Amino acid sequence: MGLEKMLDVREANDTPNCGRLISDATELLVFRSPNDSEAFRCLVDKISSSERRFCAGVKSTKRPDINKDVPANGSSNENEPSAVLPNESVFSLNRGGMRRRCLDFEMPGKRKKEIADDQQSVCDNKEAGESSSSCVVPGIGLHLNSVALSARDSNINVVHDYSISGEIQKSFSGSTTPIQSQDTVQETSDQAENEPVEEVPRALVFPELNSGSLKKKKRVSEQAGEGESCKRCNCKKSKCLKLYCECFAAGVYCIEPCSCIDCFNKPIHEETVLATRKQIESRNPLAFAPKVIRSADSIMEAGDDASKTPASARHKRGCNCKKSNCLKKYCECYQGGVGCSINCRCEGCKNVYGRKEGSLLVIMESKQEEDQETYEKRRAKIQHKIEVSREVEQNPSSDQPSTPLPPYRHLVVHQPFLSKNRLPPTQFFIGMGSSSFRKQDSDLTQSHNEKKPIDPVTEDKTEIMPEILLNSPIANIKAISPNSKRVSPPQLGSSESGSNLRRRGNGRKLILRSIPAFPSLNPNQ
DNA sequence: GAGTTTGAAACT
DNA sequence: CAGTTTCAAACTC
Repeated sequence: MGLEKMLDVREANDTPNCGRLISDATELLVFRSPNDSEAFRCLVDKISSSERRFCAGVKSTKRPDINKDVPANGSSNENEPSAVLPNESVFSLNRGGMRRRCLDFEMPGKRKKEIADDQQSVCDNKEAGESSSSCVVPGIGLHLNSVALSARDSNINVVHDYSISGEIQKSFSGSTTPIQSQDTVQETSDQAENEPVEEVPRALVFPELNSGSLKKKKRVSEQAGEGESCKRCNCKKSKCLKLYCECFAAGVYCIEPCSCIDCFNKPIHEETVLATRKQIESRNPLAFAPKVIRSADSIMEAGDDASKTPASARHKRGCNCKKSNCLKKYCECYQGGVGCSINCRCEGCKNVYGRKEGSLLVIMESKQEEDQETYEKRRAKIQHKIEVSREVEQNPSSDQPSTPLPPYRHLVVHQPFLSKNRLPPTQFFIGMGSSSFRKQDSDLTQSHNEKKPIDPVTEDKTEIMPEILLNSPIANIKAISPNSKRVSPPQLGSSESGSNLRRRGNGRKLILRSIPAFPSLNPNQ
């Protein structure tokens, strides 16, 4: 079933709330998108335009304003979390349309139990030596474990729709993640056209989560790393609805082995969970993004200083350790197995994975060795880009890159960190983030010593910002400094964004501006 | 297993 | 935005 069809169905089913619904769907995609940001980006674009087409004149309803602390404190009866949702009916209604097709959190109690058992089983299996990706899928977005599981449920076809788009398929082309061939996608698409959505294979829902790929599955599990694939929290006061809760923060529901008290992070409290997530994400859109960004390109995130010492990973925000010397798992960098960076505000850093010394990141030799290869590849790649850029520069008549690419091809080109212990972050924000553009500006204008509000998550992914994302509602999320306690979301709101937008159409500058990140690569420069 | 330490998250 | 409080994991004994 194609997107248009999907929207038609949605309209038919939810006409009275059509505008809101689709708008909500868009937001869902924004805030709850799983790994494949490309597909979601494309869909959002389509939905945005479809929204105008289908729902002209339909009054858009403001999203429910979730009371802060409502889930945690709003109800005296903690067993009735639904009562604390101020606008539950709307919320529920909105989600209903989406949920049916995408994220089927709501399910019969029996099914919930099955899922819980499933999770348990998966975790147990993992503990017994079997690997699985189903238990915990770190990353931004909704409770991916639920998604994966829900995908087995009948009603998910929205995501399937994403994957039938040729455009989306193209967008995958830059990914190192094995994906379905176009033929496969098309075939499945046709199949979906003729068969009930119940038949939608899970593989289509999230290729990354495709259980059919044992290899992948295993790798994902390995990526998850020790103790990461099966979160088990012990929350007592947060009701597992705050980022304190590891399960919640990881985007998974709590399961039986958790020792939490008054846990709301369960499928039965889906709406509370979602509301809370939204609230948190409204404050910090990247709150649920992986904290550790593994990418050779993260080399760029810390600016010129860091570029001198390539690293394969960075903590998104950097740590703030005072006493642990970044030598204990209190330190998020250490815990993530990555070195501290210029973004860290730690004191007395002795991180064995690479410590921060002033503005210079010192990488362990072993780490360096590992990164060297990647670095060399990057170097070659960048040099090639430089050459291409020069050609473009010398040929003003051509505003387009010499090698035309699909609209989003550049957006998710580096996923080498997939091979590490994380699934890719939802890169939806990458598109909206435009931090690369900002950075490219700031690279030229900001002091090297100054910590720059760069979001490593988005850092290396975007070379060309899709226009649609700049114009899309999701591009309006406010920026928060990464150097503050809160994570840096995309910074479109910055004063530079305007100029970035203007420059955006000119690919030349963008490409050229990415060059300084590797100042020492080319002796001729 | 209880108590302490730690730093992120949340709050003011 | 900085300071403070809350929280739960990590750690120690």
